[in-house]
Amino acid sequence: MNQQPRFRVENRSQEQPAPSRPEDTELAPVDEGQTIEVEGVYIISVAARILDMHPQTLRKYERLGLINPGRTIGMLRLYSTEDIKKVRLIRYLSDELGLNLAGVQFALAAFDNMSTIKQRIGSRLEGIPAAQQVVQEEMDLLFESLNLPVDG
Amino acid sequence: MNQQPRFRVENRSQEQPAPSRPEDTELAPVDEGQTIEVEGVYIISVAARILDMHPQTLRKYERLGLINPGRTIGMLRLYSTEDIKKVRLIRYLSDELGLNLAGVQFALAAFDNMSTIKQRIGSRLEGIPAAQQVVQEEMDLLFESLNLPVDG
DNA sequence: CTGCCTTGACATGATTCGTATCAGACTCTA
DNA sequence: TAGAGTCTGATACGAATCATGTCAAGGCAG
Repeated sequence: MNQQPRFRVENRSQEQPAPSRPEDTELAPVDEGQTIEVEGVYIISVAARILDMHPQTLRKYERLGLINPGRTIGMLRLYSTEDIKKVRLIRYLSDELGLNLAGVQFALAAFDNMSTIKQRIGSRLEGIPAAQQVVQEEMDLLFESLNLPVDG
Repeated sequence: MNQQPRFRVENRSQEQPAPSRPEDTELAPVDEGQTIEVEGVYIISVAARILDMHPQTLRKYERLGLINPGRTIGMLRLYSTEDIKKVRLIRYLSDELGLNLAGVQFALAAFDNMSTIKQRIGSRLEGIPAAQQVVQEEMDLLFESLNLPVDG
């Protein structure tokens, strides 16, 4: 089962959504000019089989901006394990909670914003560990309150 | 236009969703044993006309737990201006953002949880005004990021 | 070269939405 | 007290939307 092949992929290292500190990025360093080598990545047919979903569904999710898999030089979609997890979250919101895709979009954006704000608060409170602790606890509570599945 | 009549309504003062401090409630004080007098409240036909929506739609929203209007002793629904606002928010999420009602439910719950957490953090940081300020600012940012209509 | 991928368009069946009935009983105002 | 309006609960409707599936014509990868 060739499920972790190696591909020549697009270098999208400058596509980060504006992380204030560069040390946030934990991507492997560039090693070959325009391309980098990546592992643990699946083409759409394999990802669809793993998820037991139709490839068209994955393409539709991408068209709606719910996921953003990488691409090979030849434009083949490459799904990382993070992408797979995200699809599982989408499926949970859709199948279990009954949200439509607009709702999923809204929810994912809300999660993102919550994570961002949590980080921002944490860094702005760097000098006040006690306050950091409080915020950490309460924000974790907030995430729990959303009843997300065990494995995002 | 008799749109602000006076009714004998149920006394639901102990139905508050567990606000840790009683001074959070800004309801009028009880004045007549089992009932209280309330203003700015509309029966379903008036509320429906105000909102330009079908009464059955309002009943359906209530059945789904999206709104929870008060009741007269005789069980007539009474929509406060807060209820009206909430319906407008629901309509915005549904019509403008395209969420289905399950999504609306999820979003409303998320808002509630965010408000609760914000309050909890605020009260736990009472001794640290600087931290309170930071959290206040960032949580307000979080709410703004949800792109809610000007008048909730 | 063959198989899988791409984009784009279109079809499908199921579900959901808001609205609209109906019946019989109750409430509120005049 | 009479009459208009509301209550609950069920049922039904067309329109819209959903996720999914299928097709065609062309391009890449192995």
